[in-house]
Amino acid sequence: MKKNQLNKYSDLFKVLSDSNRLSLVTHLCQCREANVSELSTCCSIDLSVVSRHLSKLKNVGILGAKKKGKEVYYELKASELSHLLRELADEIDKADCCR
Amino acid sequence: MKKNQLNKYSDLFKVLSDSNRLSLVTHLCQCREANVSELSTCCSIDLSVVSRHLSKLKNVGILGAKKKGKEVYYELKASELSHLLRELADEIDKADCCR
DNA sequence: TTAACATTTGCATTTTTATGCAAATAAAGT
DNA sequence: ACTTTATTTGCATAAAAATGCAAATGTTAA
Repeated sequence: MKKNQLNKYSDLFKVLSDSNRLSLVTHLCQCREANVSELSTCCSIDLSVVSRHLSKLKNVGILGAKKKGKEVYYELKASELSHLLRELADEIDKADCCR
Repeated sequence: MKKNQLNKYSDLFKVLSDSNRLSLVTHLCQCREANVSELSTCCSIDLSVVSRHLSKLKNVGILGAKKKGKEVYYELKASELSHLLRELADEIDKADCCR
């Protein structure tokens, strides 16, 4: 696997390894979209912490954000995430069978 | 998703989020199996550090270990890992399409 | 049993990351 | 312009994780 790819997955896993972030992702997986305050309430995480977590999740490309007035609505890019996971699974299997 | 499942993935991602561990996994993905010293050399990581990393990777079930004399040979359980990744990808897509 | 080698573990240190308050910024209504 | 509300950012602190040396353990052979 290329170094680029490796870093991509390292970043993805790093961002998914925190339980609060995973909790946010799980909620967004169920409720289509939510703003920062809503997520702070329903996940019981400090607002500023939520904001930072969402920002990180967005940076690796698995969350989208759109501003509606004062609020920012985040949504899970489900297909992006599942694609990344399958892509890696494929790479692993490919390497495994070719030995 | 159930809390158990969530923790399972949280642990998996935590273990895969370290670049040294990812490097070890990558090497094991190519060379079928290797012992601790070999991996320490080829990944340029201190022996004791490698040992601990391998142990963590083994604990989440993606590495197998067998003792051959003085050495311990580790191997990647490729199908376990790829299965976990696909399983999650499926869950995400399922939740996404049912909305 | 001693020696040689491989691996693991104890421990102190360093590095990284998460956290939460307070202040700053952004947007909308009055 | 001023106020209110939503979000982000600065900053100090706390918590978690990685690191590497040295010592301990385990394994084989002489």
